Amino acid sequence: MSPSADPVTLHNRVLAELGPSIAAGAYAAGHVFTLDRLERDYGVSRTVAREAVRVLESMRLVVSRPRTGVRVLPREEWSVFDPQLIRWRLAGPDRMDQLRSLTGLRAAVEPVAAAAAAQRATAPQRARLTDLNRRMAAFGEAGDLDSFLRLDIEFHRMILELSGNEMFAGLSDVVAEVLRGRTAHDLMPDHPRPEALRLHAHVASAIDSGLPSVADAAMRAIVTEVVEALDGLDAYAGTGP
Amino acid sequence: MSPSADPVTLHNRVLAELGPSIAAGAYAAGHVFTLDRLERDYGVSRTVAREAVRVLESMRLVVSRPRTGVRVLPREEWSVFDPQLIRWRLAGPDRMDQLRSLTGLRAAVEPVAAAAAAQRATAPQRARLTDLNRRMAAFGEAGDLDSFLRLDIEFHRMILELSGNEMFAGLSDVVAEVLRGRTAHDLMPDHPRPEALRLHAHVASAIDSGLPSVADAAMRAIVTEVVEALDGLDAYAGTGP
DNA sequence: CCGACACATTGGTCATACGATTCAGAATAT
DNA sequence: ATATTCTGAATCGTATGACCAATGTGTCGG
Repeated sequence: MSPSADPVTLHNRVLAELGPSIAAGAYAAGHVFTLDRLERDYGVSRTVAREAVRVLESMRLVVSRPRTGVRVLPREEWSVFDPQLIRWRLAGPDRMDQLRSLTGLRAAVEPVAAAAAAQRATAPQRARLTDLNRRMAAFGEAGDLDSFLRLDIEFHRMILELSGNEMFAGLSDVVAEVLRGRTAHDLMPDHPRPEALRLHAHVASAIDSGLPSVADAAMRAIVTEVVEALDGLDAYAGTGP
Repeated sequence: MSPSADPVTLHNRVLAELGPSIAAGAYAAGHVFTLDRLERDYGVSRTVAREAVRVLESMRLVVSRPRTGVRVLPREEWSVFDPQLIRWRLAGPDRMDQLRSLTGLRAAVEPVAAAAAAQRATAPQRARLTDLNRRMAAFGEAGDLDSFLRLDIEFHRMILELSGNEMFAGLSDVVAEVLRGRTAHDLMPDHPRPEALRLHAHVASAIDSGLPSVADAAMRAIVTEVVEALDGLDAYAGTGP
């Protein structure tokens, strides 16, 4: 389905095991690996171990220094916008914190993006968005969560891209991970809430009509609802005192 | 000065040449390198060439496939939030587009972060921010642009961190790059504009007083001013028709 | 004209060796 | 006893050469 899936190479395999462990906090900041250790643990050659480490280093999960080894960096150093790292963390124990942070980001960006889209979208783009919304609603009402998710992702992606801001567009993978993460980890009801469907329709309609402030408000309502849903879960499975 | 500067290794050297070229668009999407070619061009071994490619691949600038080679990906695929990629692009010909996108992102995020900071900051944090602002203003009035820049970066970083949202905090390096980029590429006046200094003081004061909506508005004014400054430069060196 | 098969090209992986760096601890001088 | 210098081990950094696996290309036969 994905246009360019990562090839299943050995270093990707190592990365797929080592990355999530570190992201999950299995090794405290300051913990040190040696390459030799990684070679033996994963049964790979120095070449492969080094390439995996090199990628982890580029996301600032670790630093590699002679005589010291490969040291795990504190969380604050991590490149938290790396989609791969986000995926790893959403699969791990910080899932809820991660979702909360990401939702805060969405709340800041998506309304602005929707407003920009309402100003810039061309006629065929508006039509496509409207149609997308219509099909999305149909799947939502039918309770086909998988198809709904697929179109929901596409809906948000399209708006972020229509904003004309490359950085906003660059968040579409992040938003997709969040939406996917919510469904994959059973944080979604059986049917999307009707209120949410209506709000999505409002966004599509506002963009179609070229009303930036309405698009902003409707999108803001969507993400606000998500924030509240997360807080609700918190009260339910509270980690607090 | 930097707590953990990247070591000057051979693969970092290759990366520092190859990365900016690709980021600058010197190779069209679809252009193909071979590892052999890279080895000869940079006079390095396969090991080193591969590691550089692996990092470029992790930022989705290229994909590497057997029998094909290392193919440059279209811009839309790039991990535009990677601080290293941002630095490369700010040094290249897309500088203005890049600054515009990044400023749009700042405009969406920083006001929200300032509001959150006004709600959450502890007393000593508020004091430190106020002091930071005072010293910043002094350097600004004295026309010491380097010191001003350093504190300006720290000011914005502190607010993003005080927001309590990890993703916002993760943007502090990006914002730092933007601020540094503006100064390094002569997009700043000799003295910071007094209006800008006043607005920064308002932000600090609003956070100190625990007034989220005031902090939001003042920060919004700061970034709005930056947006307008950029548009002004556009009119000046217009690329349009 | 079309399809099947052999071949050449290219990245992926491995094993090994040596160099460069740096931290630790011993040896030495004060 | 303390400070300083030096020696050495540990570890990453880099290079080399070889082989494997996958895949596009071109040829040959129908």
